[in-house]
Amino acid sequence: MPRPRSENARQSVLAAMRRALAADGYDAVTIEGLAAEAGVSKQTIYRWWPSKAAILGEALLEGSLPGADVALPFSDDLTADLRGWFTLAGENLSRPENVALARALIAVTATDPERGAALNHRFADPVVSWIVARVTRAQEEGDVRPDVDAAAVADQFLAATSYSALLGRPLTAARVDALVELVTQGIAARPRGR
Amino acid sequence: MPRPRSENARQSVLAAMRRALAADGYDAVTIEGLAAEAGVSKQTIYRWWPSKAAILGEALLEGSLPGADVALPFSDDLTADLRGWFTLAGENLSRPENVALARALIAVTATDPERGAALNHRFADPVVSWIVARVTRAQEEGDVRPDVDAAAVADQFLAATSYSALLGRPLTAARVDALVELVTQGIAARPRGR
Amino acid sequence: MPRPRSENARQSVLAAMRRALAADGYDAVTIEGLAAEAGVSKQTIYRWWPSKAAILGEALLEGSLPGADVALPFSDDLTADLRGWFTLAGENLSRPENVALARALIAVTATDPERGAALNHRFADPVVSWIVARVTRAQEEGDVRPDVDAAAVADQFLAATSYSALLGRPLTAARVDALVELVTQGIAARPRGR
Amino acid sequence: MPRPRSENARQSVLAAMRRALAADGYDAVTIEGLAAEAGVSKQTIYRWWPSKAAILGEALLEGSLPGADVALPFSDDLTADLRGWFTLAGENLSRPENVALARALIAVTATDPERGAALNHRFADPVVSWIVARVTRAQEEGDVRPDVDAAAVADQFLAATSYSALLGRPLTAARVDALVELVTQGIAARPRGR
DNA sequence: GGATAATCGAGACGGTACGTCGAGTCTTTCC
DNA sequence: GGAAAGACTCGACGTACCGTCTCGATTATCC
Repeated sequence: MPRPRSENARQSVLAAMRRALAADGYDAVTIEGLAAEAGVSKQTIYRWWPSKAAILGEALLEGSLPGADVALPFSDDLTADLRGWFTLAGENLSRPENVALARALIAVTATDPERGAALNHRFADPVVSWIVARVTRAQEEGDVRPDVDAAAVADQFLAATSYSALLGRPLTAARVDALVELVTQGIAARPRGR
Repeated sequence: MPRPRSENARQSVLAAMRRALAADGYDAVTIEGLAAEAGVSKQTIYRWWPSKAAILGEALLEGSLPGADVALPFSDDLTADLRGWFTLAGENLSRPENVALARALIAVTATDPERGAALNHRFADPVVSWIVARVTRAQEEGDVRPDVDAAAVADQFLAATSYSALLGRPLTAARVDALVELVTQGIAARPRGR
Repeated sequence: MPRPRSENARQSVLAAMRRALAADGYDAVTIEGLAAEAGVSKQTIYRWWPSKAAILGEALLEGSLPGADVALPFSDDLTADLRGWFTLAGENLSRPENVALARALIAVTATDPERGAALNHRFADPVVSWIVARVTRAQEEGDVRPDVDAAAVADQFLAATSYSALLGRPLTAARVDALVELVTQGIAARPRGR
Repeated sequence: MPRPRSENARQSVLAAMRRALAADGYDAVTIEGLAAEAGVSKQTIYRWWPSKAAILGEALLEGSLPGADVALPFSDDLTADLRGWFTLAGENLSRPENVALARALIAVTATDPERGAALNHRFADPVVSWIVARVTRAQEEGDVRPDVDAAAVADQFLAATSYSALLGRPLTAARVDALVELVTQGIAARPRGR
């Protein structure tokens, strides 16, 4: 019988967080500022979120983190598939607000590894799964050496993405190609029979 | 002719910063806490450093950042050389205080890319130079394909190091080997004549 | 509809001000000290008072400034009435905390005449009114020369009070009598017809 | 053979104090400001003066406090003599820098009665002596009642002067006349024989 | 269709840290 | 040894946010 939580307020806060992130960066975001910007009282924020990081997490989930929204199909070309995903990630990071989101995630993780790692997993895991699945299939098809650790491959792509976002270096086509080629060459099965 | 700057105070502040980083993380470091811990007045800190990040920078330079102190000689084995450096980086990151330093650097960069990038360069550049030089020699010797971008190779190692530090994942021998192998295979010249 | 101002905090601050004045003098009073002593946050003080002087003003009004609380009745004897008030003022100034209050008022006025004059008026005006009324009645009754400026008479008493408080000279009965006599003689109507 | 104290520096400091007083008031004067304005090092100030108040004292003595420089001759007319001095005091107080000096003296006294009283005496005593001497002569000549306390008379003039300076009320001719008349009437010998 | 109970905005509260200013002391070099 | 310069420690300044705590006003249900 009580009054239910206001979805309205919730969305306002998340939107305010996204705007503030893009404008000033995670560190400069204050709960007071968020409340004012969202037209919401501080109490309402504290009622529903335990910390600034939690709001960020929700804002991140509600939005789209660069590279996270993978629902890419598998083609028959491993190189093309990897390039496809990595290119997409690069495009996401070409939008400043997405860089801001990524940096916020990094900042939280650097500050509070516990919480940050959890958040990271939520975004990284689907990507890891997708890459691992794709690489594994390639292994089954004999295109990739069987001793290759698919997870390590996935990791490399995520590390490169994170590092680029952190340093603000755009993932240009050249850089995408370079890494994709390095990796695919590195894991390719040796030409049999020679 | 005025009284010269107190080297004593300077060292106290840097030491306090390092201790505080290891203890509570960059975010929790306060200028007031630093001053108290260092037995120095706030004014002295503000006189000589424009920001918390600047103190971190100096503390970092004065100390040793994991993986930064490369003065490794080249052997005849590219794989061994790369593994050598990467192993060293991993060992550095096995010490918690070094993880704290690395995370602080990441946090600063995520928060203030301008300043952070500058700091990053000071640590990354020597490593990049070393790796590029080594890979370039390998190219000259025909062990690495000439179209490989040596800088991209260096980048991958740094990205992996940074990402590991961020997530607190130790760079175990297995992980070191996996990446080194992936990269060396990826850049290796195709067996000629066939 | 927000939470209303805490009367509790307000009183604590004023009490702390009064205690601090008596203990160390106006100049030595600090907002921080007041806040600590009152068990109140600095912000609360800054929220409600624009300056230390404003707190003093309120503390003064809420308390009683020596000589300010005149509700003395008129008798038929002008001299007795003036002596009555002036004696009362002297008694008030015999209490150290009242001297401290008076000196604080003087210090504020010497430092910030604008604000100080306003405060002064709040305390002086009732006294001036009372004295002027009493002297005027005496003029109407023919006991005081009609050309006497009643306000100047009042002024003399206030000046004497203020100067005594400033120099810390107690207003003894002898000094009270001397001034009262000097004034009453000075304004007395000349014995008529003779 | 040590280097003697620089009279130059001393004068610069005193001049700076006088300028600062007139410009911003005693409270706003800082030792650092004084040093800068005087082109003198802080150490030089601290070497020669124990406190801001001491500098004020010296500046006051070196200059002229309103009403302090009495070397007035006695005429045969008590009223005229008193009016003469009081008028002079009023004229001194018509110059803003003198008001500033007087207020500074009051501020010091209100803040530090000990030191302030000492300073006050140095300025008030000659005046008191002069007035007492003049009134005493009038008593000897039978123009003033013998039971009148000459010191109390002097006190009244000083109190009025101080109070006027404090409140910033100019000592106009009218106010001067009113007080002089009140006092002279108050102390006048009753017309004898009648 | 009213009672009721958790919601909401507003913003006051005790705190901690900020970055600045001035106090008074100390140290160096120059004269 | 006096003096300018300015670094030093210390403590207060006034501000910004923190997270908690009333307030009165506002909705949904559920009786």
